[in-house]
Amino acid sequence: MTDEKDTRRRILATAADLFRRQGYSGTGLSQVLAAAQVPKGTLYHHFPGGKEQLGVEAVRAGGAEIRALLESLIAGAGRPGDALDGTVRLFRAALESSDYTEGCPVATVALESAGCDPLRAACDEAYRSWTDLIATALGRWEVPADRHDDLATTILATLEGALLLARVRRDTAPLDAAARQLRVLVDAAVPAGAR
Amino acid sequence: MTDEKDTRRRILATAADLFRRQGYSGTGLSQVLAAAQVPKGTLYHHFPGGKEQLGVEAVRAGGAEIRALLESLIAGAGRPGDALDGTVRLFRAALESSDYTEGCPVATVALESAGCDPLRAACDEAYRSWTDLIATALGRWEVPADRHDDLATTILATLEGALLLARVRRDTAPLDAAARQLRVLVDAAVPAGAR
DNA sequence: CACTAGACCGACCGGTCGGTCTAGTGTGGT
DNA sequence: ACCACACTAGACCGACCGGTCGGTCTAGTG
Repeated sequence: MTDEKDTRRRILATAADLFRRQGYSGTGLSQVLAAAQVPKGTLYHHFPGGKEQLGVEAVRAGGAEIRALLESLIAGAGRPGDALDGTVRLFRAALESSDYTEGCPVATVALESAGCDPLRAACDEAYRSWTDLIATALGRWEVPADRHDDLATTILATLEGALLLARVRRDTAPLDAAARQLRVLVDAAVPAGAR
Repeated sequence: MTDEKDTRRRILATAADLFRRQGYSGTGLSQVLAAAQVPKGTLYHHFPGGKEQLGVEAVRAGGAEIRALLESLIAGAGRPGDALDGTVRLFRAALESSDYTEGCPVATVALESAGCDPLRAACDEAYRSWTDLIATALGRWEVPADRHDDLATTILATLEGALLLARVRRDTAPLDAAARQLRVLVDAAVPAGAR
């Protein structure tokens, strides 16, 4: 009974983890199978679409995970800077505890997604949902409406870039530096009364 | 005489282009060879280190190319915003003319570089050189010294993230949005007298 | 107890991977 | 004329790729 849908879930979680760290092309199905302790045939029972379906669902799962994380951080934050700090703290912990292999669960796949449109679309969808979430939150914090989209996009872009730099450098310094400057930018956009 | 070192150069240029668009794992040596019109033996004559050497040199070449580009843009710019605009304009053109496959020549490889340290180190080196260049330029524009590193890192991170978002979205809007917000951030750091 | 549906299994497929090896080929030095 | 050598060339290798296949096992049903 524990294996009812557990096998499928385990395959997906393992694949998502490996894709996040090694990329889509860089991860073989046999590696996923070995790590999840699942034979080949079982994979194709649960994911008839093969590797591509696995990739799309892994990106969707990663997207949903981060979205939930952002939602709770935003809900619990009194000011934009608090939500920003919370986000950075979590990613910093992920980087450090994984020897700088776990960054954004979407970015690695995203940059390889040229030539496979379903994969690209899944990444796009994830990024859009995060951007929308951030833009809405900025509205709550009384940031002028004409800057919601620009600022939300910039916040996401800066964090994504900082995660990339931090991974390559094996140091969270770029993430911290970016967070400090983002805070300057965001605070300046919040009316003094709402700060 | 045209083929003196031309073959090697052609292999490297082809590989760099394919790595940039499809990633390291996603690009097979046979694809490089076919695109460069070069047989296999020739590749291993010029690159005895195999695919890894090709990857490292491709990243270095991409790093040098962008560094040269930044240098000339910075030298020709009166204010920080001008250099920023020039950079964004070039990347926007690259994205649009390549159907959104040509972004940063380092980023795609960088995110796959976990598990291959020479590759990771080459990416790190490229990013460091760009950051140093930007930080030095900020000094010329009289940005306070204690913000050089943070700002330079943030500018690079934001551009990298924006390029990623633009590729996935197949739209330059994220790049433009990020550029506008970066300009706000940078202009605010330049003393009014120097602006 | 016969039957069925679907989860699960792993041998096997053609193709491609990165990499090696040997056989030319053209050119410059002597 | 000769050789040495940098270079070109592609046949070839074992390993591994993503994917398919026929089949077993088990829980549920009439």
